[in-house]
Amino acid sequence: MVKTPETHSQSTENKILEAAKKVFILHGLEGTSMQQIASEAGINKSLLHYYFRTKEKLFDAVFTYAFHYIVPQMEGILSSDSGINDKIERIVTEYMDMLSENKFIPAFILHEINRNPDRLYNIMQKSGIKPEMFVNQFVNEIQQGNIRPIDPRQLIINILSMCIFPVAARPLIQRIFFGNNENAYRQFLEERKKVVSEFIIQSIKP
Amino acid sequence: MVKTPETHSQSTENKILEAAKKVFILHGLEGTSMQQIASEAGINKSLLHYYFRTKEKLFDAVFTYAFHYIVPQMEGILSSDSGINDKIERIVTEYMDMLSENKFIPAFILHEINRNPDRLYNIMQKSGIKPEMFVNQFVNEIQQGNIRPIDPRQLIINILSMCIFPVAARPLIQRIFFGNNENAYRQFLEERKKVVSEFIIQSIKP
DNA sequence: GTCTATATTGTGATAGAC
DNA sequence: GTCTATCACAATATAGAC
Repeated sequence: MVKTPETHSQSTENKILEAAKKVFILHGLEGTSMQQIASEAGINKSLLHYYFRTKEKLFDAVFTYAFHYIVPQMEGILSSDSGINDKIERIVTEYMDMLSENKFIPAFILHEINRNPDRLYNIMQKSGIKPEMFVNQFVNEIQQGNIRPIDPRQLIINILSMCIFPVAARPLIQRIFFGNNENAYRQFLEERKKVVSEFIIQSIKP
Repeated sequence: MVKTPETHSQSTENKILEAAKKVFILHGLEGTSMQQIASEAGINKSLLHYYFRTKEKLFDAVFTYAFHYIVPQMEGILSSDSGINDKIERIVTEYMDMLSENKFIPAFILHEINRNPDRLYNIMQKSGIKPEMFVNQFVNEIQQGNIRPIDPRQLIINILSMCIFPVAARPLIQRIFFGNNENAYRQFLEERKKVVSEFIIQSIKP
């Protein structure tokens, strides 16, 4: 994105990216101004255009970054040689931990993919996501009789749903069920890791 | 919102609201301009301010409307005297049908509650949502031994997650699993009503 | 590379004629 | 009630000095 010599400009480009992540993910593309990002980065507005020609291009960089958070890296775990129950538990635990640490990313991504699906098209071209990666692993488990027959896509979405939704809808759930108590909800999500694992495991028993 | 005589102005206020729903739910508060809404309604920009003083107030009306779509009306079903399995199936089916017909509302709400939780606070004050309504019904079922012991809040969120998420994340899932085929995804959601019901039922067996 | 200054367009909102 | 005209300001983006 920047020319080759770069005295200490790598640092500046990085400051911009970090600031842009922070602000874009909180307020979305349309809810964010270049001035906000510049202020957050402690630099001038014009510099943003110097490094990333347009607001749209800067946003693309942030979106790409955030996107990889909601497409989980299940493959390593699934292709290991543990039992299916252990695999489920590891996936759910690691995924929910990651989401909890980036709690604004789910709603951010969900909003932007509905607002502009074309951006999704472009980004998925580049990142070589192969749905078979996920699906085949579950097909194997079914063929070996480890889990009962089920559309693997439905199962995958069940898992993702129960991990992602409570983070994306946090402000609502936290208020309805926990009187807006931040810590109570954090603990609820902590317990939920076990709940979701058992829930999934129970539901796929042959 | 409008004075009492109103020649045929009721119709105008309604045209505005319908247009505002359409545009706000698609593009969000910040992604929508008053001009867009006026054009959609086929009227002048100033009229919007005449009926709803500010953009914020017009948005509040739309948000309130949309909000009632994602807080489901479980109570009638839960307090009926059917078996728990029938109740689950009815809730899931009716809720997913409603969401499918309003497929942009879930992501819209999820975005706006994260962007401005205070709005949620105000609206929930007015709409008398009592979490106990939902929770108590499940507590009853547990006490009668119809379902195994579980935190009712976790169970409720499991149900909501699996119904709402596949609608909110539709553009992403549709592209990954269905080559962006709209009809294929519609059918997938149709089958999913049965899948989710069975999934829940299986997981709560005592 | 980084800044200031500026161009240009679009925004929410109001005033006032009819 | 509905319109036109207009205000005050904020937005993205560029030009040009250093």
